[in-house]
Amino acid sequence: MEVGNRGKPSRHGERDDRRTRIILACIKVFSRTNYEKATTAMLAREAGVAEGTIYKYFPSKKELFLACCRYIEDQLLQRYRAVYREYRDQPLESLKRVGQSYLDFIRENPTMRKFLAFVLNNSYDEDFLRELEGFLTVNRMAVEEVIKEAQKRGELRETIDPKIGAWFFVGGYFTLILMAEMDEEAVNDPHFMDKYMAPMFS
Amino acid sequence: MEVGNRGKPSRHGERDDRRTRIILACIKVFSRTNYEKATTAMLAREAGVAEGTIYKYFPSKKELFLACCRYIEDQLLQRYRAVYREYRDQPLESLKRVGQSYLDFIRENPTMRKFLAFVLNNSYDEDFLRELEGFLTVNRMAVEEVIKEAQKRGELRETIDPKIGAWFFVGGYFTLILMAEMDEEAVNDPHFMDKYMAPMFS
DNA sequence: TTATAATGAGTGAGCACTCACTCACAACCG
DNA sequence: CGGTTGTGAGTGAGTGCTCACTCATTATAA
Repeated sequence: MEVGNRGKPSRHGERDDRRTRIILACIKVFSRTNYEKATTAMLAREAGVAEGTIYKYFPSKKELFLACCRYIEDQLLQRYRAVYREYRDQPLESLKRVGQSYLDFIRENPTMRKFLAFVLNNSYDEDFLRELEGFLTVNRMAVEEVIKEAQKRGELRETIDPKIGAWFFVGGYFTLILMAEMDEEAVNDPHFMDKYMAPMFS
Repeated sequence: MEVGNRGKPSRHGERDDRRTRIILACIKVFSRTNYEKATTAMLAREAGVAEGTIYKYFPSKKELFLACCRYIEDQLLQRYRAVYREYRDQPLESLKRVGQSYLDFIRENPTMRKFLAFVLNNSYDEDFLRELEGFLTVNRMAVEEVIKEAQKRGELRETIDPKIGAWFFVGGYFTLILMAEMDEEAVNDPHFMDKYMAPMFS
């Protein structure tokens, strides 16, 4: 129940902190069950607030869920952007690193992984689907550009169609989640990412 | 509402027919919405029977859903087995054909595709997850054997790890669904499957 | 007529969301 | 400084509705 406001009242950002705390708690709940089965009562309990409070921060359960999606997407996009920036002049390497970075993320955050797997599925709600499409498109376009660049520099076979290669790469995110869920051993092999990328790059 | 029994009462198999008709109708419904949102009332209406009747054929909504899963899995496995048999002595070609066969299936049956996409997601129900795992494992093992065989015959690079290659291949089913949903044009290209397989095989 | 199948109104549990109320605290006042 | 008042985040019992499943009744087949 969290007796509030030990320390200085930081006044500003106070509200945002709490919002984020609610989001993090709800990601846990959504990854344990699923959107429909996660009741607002459960969400509130995990966040340590009353049901009413949730509605002070989010207009509806759906919007709360989308806020959770966006939180994770932001985390991922930040990582990706950092990688692309660092390896700007080694396109092929940057792809491998992005893949590795994604794998690290889902291995280190099983909760987020379960949540993601869930998002990938619940695409039969219009709003959830839009969210997913947006995220995948951003990723695909970036990868497509990198593939073209890699081919221009002769680092990658010309037989690979950039657009389809990008789909392949991004669709692979789902494969990685499946593997992490169903075949942990394989994923923990330190050379896993090399082997995984072999069809594409070797 | 379907005024029943025009034609002879085939007496035997009559019951199975009706069961299958219910399954087919329910696949439609489940693919339009999702498991939770598909109400028993909707399922009954689409099947042209009363709610009570459904419970004469299936003990619960969940079992009905699993029956839908199994129906589609059977359809796919039948196709695959036929392909593997036909191309037994051309392992690499058989993989391409299986991929093509899957693609054809989801292109010809958008309903089943949506249903499948949904199954891939709702893996947070223990029973649904088991069903999915079973199906993927059967597929993966088959593909892994074929990859090994193809490598033995020198049709496929040795740099590809058979187990991971199989994961890649089977996980790709999901990518194909995503593409069919989000980028129909690409999928309709007559040379699509060649391009799609290029990373792996070329 | 009897046995079997089909029906759909009814039931009770569970859910998202609301709203009248509380109370810690800040701001102002004499 | 103590006292008064205003504020709004927080609360949780209550509300109206939806849904999976049942079962008494009706239709059909043998």
